[in-house]
Amino acid sequence: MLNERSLAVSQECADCPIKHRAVCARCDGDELERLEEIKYYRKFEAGQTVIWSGDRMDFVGSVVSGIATLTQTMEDGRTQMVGLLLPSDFVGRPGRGSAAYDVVATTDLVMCCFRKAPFEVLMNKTPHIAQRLLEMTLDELDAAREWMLVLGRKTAREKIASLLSIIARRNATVEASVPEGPLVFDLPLTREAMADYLGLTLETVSRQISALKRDGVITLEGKRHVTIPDMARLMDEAGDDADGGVFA
Amino acid sequence: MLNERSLAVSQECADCPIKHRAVCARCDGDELERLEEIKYYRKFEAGQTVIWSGDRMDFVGSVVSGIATLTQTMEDGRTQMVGLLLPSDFVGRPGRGSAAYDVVATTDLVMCCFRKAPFEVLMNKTPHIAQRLLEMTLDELDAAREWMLVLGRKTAREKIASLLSIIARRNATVEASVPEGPLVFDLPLTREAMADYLGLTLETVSRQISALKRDGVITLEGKRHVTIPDMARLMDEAGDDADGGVFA
DNA sequence: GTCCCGTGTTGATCTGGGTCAAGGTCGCGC
DNA sequence: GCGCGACCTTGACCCAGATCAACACGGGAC
Repeated sequence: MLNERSLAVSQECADCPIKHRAVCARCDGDELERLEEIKYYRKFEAGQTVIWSGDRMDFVGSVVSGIATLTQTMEDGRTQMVGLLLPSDFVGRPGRGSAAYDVVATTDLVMCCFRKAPFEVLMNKTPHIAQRLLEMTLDELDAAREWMLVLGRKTAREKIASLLSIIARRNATVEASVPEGPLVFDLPLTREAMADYLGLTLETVSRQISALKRDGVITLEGKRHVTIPDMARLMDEAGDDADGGVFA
Repeated sequence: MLNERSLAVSQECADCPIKHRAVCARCDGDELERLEEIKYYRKFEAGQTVIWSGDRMDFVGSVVSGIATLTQTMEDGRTQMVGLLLPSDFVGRPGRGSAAYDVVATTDLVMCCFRKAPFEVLMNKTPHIAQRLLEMTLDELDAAREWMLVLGRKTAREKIASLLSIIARRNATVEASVPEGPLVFDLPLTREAMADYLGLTLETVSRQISALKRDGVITLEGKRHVTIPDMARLMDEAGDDADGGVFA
């Protein structure tokens, strides 16, 4: 998740990202057909839990539209988000029996799923599927480690800027199609969810967003609609160098 | 790294963990021989840098003996350790050209390496290598996400307890071979390195270790030799439930 | 309409861990 | 032996962010 590398969903198979991302590029028609046979869609409403940590997980799949979060919770209720699933991101643990995190839809969500057992059979017979999954998993590992730096060493303001910068890169439409122009997007998360991602409290998130607004780093319409007039400025606030670490 | 799953190095191929971990179990003699051909060893002294972030990385491999760290550094010098490489852990990014992190030996270190290009050729021809690497990468992803919870939501004391608990699980010898008995090991990291792993300062690390000692959770001989009289107590201090999250 | 309730903002105060500073211990080179 | 540098500990003080609390906004049910 959260990588340029896993961004593109090509027009011709936008309805089924996994087909494109894991397979298309290197699969022949026969393999695609077999994938097609075990494919199905699942829909969730905003707030619905896709799967609980520890539950048997008998599918893998990827997000077609909407947003989901991966979270871990301690017994006393402290929670940490460990991943954000945006369209085209993959969920699933080939070779594992059960989910390791809670997966929750934060908006209405459509996923393209494959039943796990036949998917694994197919994977074992089709080397480029395993290779593609390895690439995707390495991307996620990079993103997770990048996030460890955010959690361990950045200030609250830098954390917020880092999160906005990641969401902007994945979600934004460029205003008036001007490259380098202002980026505009809607925040897909509540202040509380942002706090859980960043290891902060929701009050601190709110205060820091207000501060970034006051300082002209971002503009807000309502509580969710964000404009970033100067992406380089935002990335500077995030403490990234201008090419943005793993996202370069 | 840091997973039970990647623990075992069998006696018969202790000289070459990758052979065992990535391949042995499912490879035939022919495949093993081809791996053997592209295998070589590298030695590093304590403090030496194995590779700098961004450098071309033309090998993959695994740690035979000694300890190395993966770290990320911001331009202003703040650093975050994102991984700890213990014997049998794998390093390398099949499909990637350059290192994403600084890799530094913190003790004398021996690695068993494979040249990347021929390794990838072999991987493409040998499905179970790619599958094994996928499993290992998923383990690392789990460990990285577990660590996000530590960094984002745990207190300094819990962080220290979490780190001790992980090192104990990987490194400890059981005192007098009594199962459930006290665990004994040497800390392979300076206080500063621990701080970098935990997102703390070295002073806080020192204070919290003193506090755990004062409270009888650990015993220290000198500055590095640790005894854990009651592992369950330590894990309780770490905020893990008794079976220890992803390490269960 | 109005009564909720989920969401977000802002203020006042507290505190865990950072920062700065002073020593202590040990091992190594000479 | 002595001096030096790497590593560690402890104390005093400070501040970023947590906590507690009050209130504002807006949309849906009725």
